[in-house]
Amino acid sequence: MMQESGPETKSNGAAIQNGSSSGSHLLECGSLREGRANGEALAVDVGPADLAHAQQQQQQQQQQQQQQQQQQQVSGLKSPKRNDKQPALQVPVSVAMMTPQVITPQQMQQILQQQVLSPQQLQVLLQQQQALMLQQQQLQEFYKKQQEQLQLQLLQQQHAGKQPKEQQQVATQQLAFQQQLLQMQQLQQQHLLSLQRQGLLTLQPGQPALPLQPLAQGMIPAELQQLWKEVTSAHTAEEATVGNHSLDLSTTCVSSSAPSKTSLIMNPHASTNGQLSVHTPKRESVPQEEHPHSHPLYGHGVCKWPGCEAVCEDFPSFLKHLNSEHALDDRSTAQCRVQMQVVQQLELQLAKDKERLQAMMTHLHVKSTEPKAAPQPLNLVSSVTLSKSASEASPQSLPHTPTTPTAPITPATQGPSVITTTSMHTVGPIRRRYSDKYNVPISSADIAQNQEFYKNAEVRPPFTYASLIRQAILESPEKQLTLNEIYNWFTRMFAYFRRNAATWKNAVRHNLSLHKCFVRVENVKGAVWTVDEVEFQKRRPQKISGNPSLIKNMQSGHAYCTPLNAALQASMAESSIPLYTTASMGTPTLGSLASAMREELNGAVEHTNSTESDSSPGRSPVQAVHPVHVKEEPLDPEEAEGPLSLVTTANHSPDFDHDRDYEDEPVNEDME
DNA sequence: CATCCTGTAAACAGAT
DNA sequence: GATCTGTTTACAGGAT
Repeated sequence: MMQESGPETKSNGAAIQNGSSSGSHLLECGSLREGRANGEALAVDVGPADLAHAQQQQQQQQQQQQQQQQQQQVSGLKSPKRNDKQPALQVPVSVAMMTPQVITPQQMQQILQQQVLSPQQLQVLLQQQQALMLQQQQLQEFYKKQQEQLQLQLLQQQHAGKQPKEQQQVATQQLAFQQQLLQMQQLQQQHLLSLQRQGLLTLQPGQPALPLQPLAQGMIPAELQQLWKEVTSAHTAEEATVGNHSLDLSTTCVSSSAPSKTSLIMNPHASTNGQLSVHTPKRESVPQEEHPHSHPLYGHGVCKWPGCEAVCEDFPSFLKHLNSEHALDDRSTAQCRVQMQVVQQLELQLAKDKERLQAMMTHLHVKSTEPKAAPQPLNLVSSVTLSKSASEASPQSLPHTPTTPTAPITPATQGPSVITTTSMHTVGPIRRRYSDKYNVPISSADIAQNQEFYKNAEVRPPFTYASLIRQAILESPEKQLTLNEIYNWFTRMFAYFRRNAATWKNAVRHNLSLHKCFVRVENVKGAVWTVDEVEFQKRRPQKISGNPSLIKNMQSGHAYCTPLNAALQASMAESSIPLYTTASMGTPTLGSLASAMREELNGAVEHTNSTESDSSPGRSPVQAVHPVHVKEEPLDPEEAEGPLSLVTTANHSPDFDHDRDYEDEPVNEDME
């Protein structure tokens, strides 16, 4: 006895202790935290969210400006936790990620929004700046060449002792170019000065030449020109075709009736420049709805043009507003460019974050998951609606997600898994207390959602034993399992439980005995364990203590929302990355994020709400339907599921028929 | 600070 | 006797 547990206790003691003492359930958090330790790491989770949030970000630009100083701090942030409770930092954080690379977008917007420059001024400025930059560049190149030539010639002369005339010529040439260069620089300075004098630029003491310098740094002249061309050509084209519509690169005002939004939108860019085509789809993904009045720039009765937020009661008025206020002028054009930059930056960031995620996954030994995860989202998933949101949301929002299909994070972004969860929900959420310090909600949905991840990653699942046991039992066709079957479920579903068998098995047994909700039923061939839902629900009353308002909100919200995968939540919590609860983001990920909170709170809410209803042990579809909702904007319609009904049946797909499998499957205890 | 929840360890008993 | 199953106790840590 002692021997058996001895070694295990040690290793597992270490492992678990880490987990339990610091957050008991999420071992991976440790690594995540570390990974995040360096300020930049914040980006990891934010990437996708940000991308999706591109538009929102725009709306929040003003806030950003106010917080720009904060941003700088954030970018160097060491302990993300701090921000945990600063919702205001949402955007800043994300912005901060890009700040170091190119400040231009923000600053440009700042400039724009501060109205420091009038459209005309801005245009002039930009053009001048571009011209200057171009010339300067050319000059510099030329200068370089000349220098090289000169050196070559000097060498030749030294060896061949040739005519000094040539040398002189070259020298004079060089001089001339140097002078030109100087002139150019002076010109630039003059330009700056003149701008200052004109009041076009307000150079603050702290930030010398801020407006222009970053501009130059952030945008390569060529890029600038291209962008400019793009913008101009884009709307000239639009003008030609749709005379009354204002410039809008990423959207088409006509979209209301236009069936092929994508083609409409993408064409101009595709033809002009690759850059644009890249970001277009993203923007596009936002307005997924086919509603006649859906417009990427219009939502919630507000014009979403960056920095606008004008209220438009209806779509027509919005169109009016769009045409009048955001007509094809310099300002709009500039804003467009800015938006492009923003999107580009976000995309860049996303790419980086994806890489990072990949690395993290690899580090956590998840690599094996990738191949299989995506292909087979588990049967539980197989049920219903997935396809719709899956097909719509995921492809668009994250076209290139080769990375982490299985990772907890990815599932959220991937259509199928997300949906899966949803369907799982039906089974009856297991939600347990929000576990430990990470506030990780526990639900069967979560478990299901991250199935693939936990199956392959040796990460301790953030669920309590009770939740897991319950899940295992509920997933079984008969809603009952033998102890051994439960064991098998554990080892099967969680790589983590392929180790330290003695420990967790003991825990399982302990839990089975301890909790009233687990009822032992004598059977012909022995005994099986069942779940008494009533009892199970009973034990969550005291759960939620905090933020009553939140709970309230949740109650008024939608049900069946995809729960966020626990790991992600954990990491989010860890990194203090605020949950982007706004459904407007439109990405499944975010939706799940929001629902994470929901789930969490569900415990309490649900108890009050639906305890009575699900009194029938065994299953309670009702539970799945608790109207819980986090402070969240309109949920994606897709997120709301139809009747979760078939829940149970859906789960029994061959793939997931654990009970059967267990029997022939030896417990993986030997692995130790 | 008390209490509850959870996880872990371990002792023990009965059944196989 | 070894192992499995199940119960119970104790303790620690975290959350409420």
